[in-house]
Amino acid sequence: MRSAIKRPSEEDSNLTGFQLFNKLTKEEFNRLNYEKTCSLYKKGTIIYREGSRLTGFFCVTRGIVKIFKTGIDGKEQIIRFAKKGEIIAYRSLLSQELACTTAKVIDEAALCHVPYQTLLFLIQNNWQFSHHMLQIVCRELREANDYITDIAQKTVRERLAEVLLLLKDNFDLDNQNTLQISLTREELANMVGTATESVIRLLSEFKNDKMIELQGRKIKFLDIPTLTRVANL
Amino acid sequence: MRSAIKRPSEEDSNLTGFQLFNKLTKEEFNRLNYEKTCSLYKKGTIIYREGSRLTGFFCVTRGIVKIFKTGIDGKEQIIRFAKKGEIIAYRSLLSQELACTTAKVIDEAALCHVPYQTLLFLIQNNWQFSHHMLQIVCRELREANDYITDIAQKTVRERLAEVLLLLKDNFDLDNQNTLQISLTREELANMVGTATESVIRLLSEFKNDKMIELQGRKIKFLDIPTLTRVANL
DNA sequence: AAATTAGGATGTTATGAAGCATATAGTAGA
DNA sequence: TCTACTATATGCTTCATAACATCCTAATTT
Repeated sequence: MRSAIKRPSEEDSNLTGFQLFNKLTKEEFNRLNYEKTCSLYKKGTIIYREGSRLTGFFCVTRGIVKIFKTGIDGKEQIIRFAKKGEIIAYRSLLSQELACTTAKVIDEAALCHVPYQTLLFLIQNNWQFSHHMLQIVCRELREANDYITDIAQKTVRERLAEVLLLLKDNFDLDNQNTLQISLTREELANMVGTATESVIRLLSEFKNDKMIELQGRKIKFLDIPTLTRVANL
Repeated sequence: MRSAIKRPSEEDSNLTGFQLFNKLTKEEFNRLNYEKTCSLYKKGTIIYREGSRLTGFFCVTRGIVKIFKTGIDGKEQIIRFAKKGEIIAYRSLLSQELACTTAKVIDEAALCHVPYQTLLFLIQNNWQFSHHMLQIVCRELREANDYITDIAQKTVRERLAEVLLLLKDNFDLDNQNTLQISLTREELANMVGTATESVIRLLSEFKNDKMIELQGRKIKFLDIPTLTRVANL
């Protein structure tokens, strides 16, 4: 399951960039570093599966991980993507439930596994850590609530435009305004909550309307104001 | 805005039933009780509004509060209901954001307001409180994620059946299997994310298929297994 | 009792989006 | 390079559901 490849680099093991940990004492941070385990995962690897019991959470230090739920007849619903600086699997761990999502690597990734015991130690010893963690979950909850409203009230067209803008804000653009995350049409459909064909059709429309430009999976933004208007934001 | 009526009873001010507080020391609990403020609110009262700055969170000791977001052209999306023993407004407070939902009383309610300072004091002094709070948010986040998947993948028919079962599990039934929460068809529609007419039609269908019985807003469950099958659970 | 209002019910129509079929283009493997 | 496979594209058809238009019912007010 956990097909680690090569050895993680120094940078892959470095957790100093995580705001979550920036209020830890030197001792706490050392303990965290001692107890964590870092590995590399190639594209397609499943980090954990829906229904499994988790032994800790993961800090993403490189690459992109797709978090999704499996719905009716295996259709994926993408909940979010996690990139460098973000943590995954903490929700199920904290609520002491089985994993309710699956995490799959979509861009060669490096992850540090932090055991449950370490998490508990930090919660018990550093209120600022708990507080920070609370803020992270609360923000994610707001995003989830926002998305429920969108998906319940907006058209597929509006939601697709919104998802594109969301990707733009969360992932880098190159100097040509091209999205640096590569998703299949199906994955876009699984974010928006629609059929693959609908995404293909609407992307073509957006292209015809000069809002975006398409080259395979590369999406280049041409007219963000119009796209924003289409998204009904 | 905060139209309090009468004086809250002894029971309305009693927070001992809240699991969230059951690991507090005697001193902490006393401080909580000293700093909280309880009031009664009649049906229709807005407790807080989307976009407002919150000064604390609320513990519901009686009645039912509807939490919703306002979407396109004022259409409500109901996020959840809070009843006795549950807390509201904590999400925005913890993430230090403006309220992203509105809370409205739908069944005469009693609420205790706990100031932000008190919340912060508890987080700083009692890790078990923080831990408990983390679990509450994490559970709500799972429910939100589940709902995103449902709303994205299920039909309106399936979702309505599911919502009815959800209400059954979260609110009392009388000895006749009748739901003790009274919602308008529009409110049901705003939970399911559909049009009021669709809810009316589907409820009639469910009635014809002998799954439920309707008398005004009262919903009586006749055949839960079938309803569960319809919900695709 | 008349008047007002909000909620509920129902028929009709319009349409967004899914589903299916098929064609083409990339991409990876042997 | 051939092969196989997966992803993308596009037309056509079907269907669930939204939107609109009334009409009805019950509760509340005057």
